[in-house]
Amino acid sequence: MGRSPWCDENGLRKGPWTPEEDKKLVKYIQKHGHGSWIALPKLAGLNRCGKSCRFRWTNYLRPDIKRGKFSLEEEQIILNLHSILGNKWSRIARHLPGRTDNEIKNFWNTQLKKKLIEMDIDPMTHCPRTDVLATMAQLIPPANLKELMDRQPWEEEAVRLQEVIQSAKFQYIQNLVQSAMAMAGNSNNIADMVAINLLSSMPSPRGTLLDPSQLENPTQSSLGLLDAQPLNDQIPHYTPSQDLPYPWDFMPPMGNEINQDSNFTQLSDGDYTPKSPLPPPPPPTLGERSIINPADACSSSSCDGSCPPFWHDLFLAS
DNA sequence: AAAACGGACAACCGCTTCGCG
DNA sequence: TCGCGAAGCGGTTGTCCGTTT
Repeated sequence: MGRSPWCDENGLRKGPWTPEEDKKLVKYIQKHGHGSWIALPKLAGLNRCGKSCRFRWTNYLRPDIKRGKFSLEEEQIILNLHSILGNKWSRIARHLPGRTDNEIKNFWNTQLKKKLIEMDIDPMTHCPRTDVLATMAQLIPPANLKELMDRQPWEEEAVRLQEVIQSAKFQYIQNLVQSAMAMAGNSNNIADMVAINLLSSMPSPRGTLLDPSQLENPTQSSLGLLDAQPLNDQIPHYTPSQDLPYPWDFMPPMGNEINQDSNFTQLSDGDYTPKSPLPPPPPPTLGERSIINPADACSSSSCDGSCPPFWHDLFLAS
């Protein structure tokens, strides 16, 4: 690996920009606009590739760039949007005037992520981290693991293992829901929000997709939360031998495209900006986050981004 | 004082998406 | 509908600089 030399094979400059290059670029764009980035360097008299020019302009030279430390409010926005959108830096940046996707990405990677990890919060799911490996060890008897290891072919066993993991995750979510209910005590709202988000990220207990019209305006009843039976009784108890109706990473189509409820403001580009840190964001769409392998399953725990970032205020207060 | 280390950030690479002929 | 070029985007890396030993 390693960084490329400061000139590529065509003799184009790479690496840090000089003040002279900056001046040339700014002068040209102020006069002509950027037009085609590919053509720009030649027209502006720069020995750079168009990509490099675009990058320099959008992330550094643009006049509306806000530099300096991120405010608490900006942190809050990033946290909320990241819990909804995941690593969609450019989309997050659209909601932070003067900030670039690169800047936000760096801020996240160098500061926010670390903060979350220090607080035992999974930066990918925004959920409190738990020792999933330990959970797995309890759920998968050692004998079964050995059997899995001994068998061939590996492809088949990989599929089998995924089923085991799916089951483990399901049981783990059940525990989470129950914990949330217990923690919330009489405060059913919080428990319901947790439950709604967890349930909406799961396959329907009846093995059918939730009606999209219900998802657009999810209510407790539409999600089956007002039925007579207790919540935890509605969650099917899958075992590894049972057929799972859908792969675990399947999400009902209720990601960012749907107007979740009145607490989210639909923006022109289809994004949603929470009006307040609560309630929780909708789960990510399938394309934005999916669990493909056991390693992912571990790193993302069982929340799949559907947990409410109710800890955000706490986090920012710390 | 100097070397080692680590954090922050600028910049690049390569994949994906979009728009147009 | 398809192919191609341009632009967008996210992940990764290199360098600078402050801090620690």
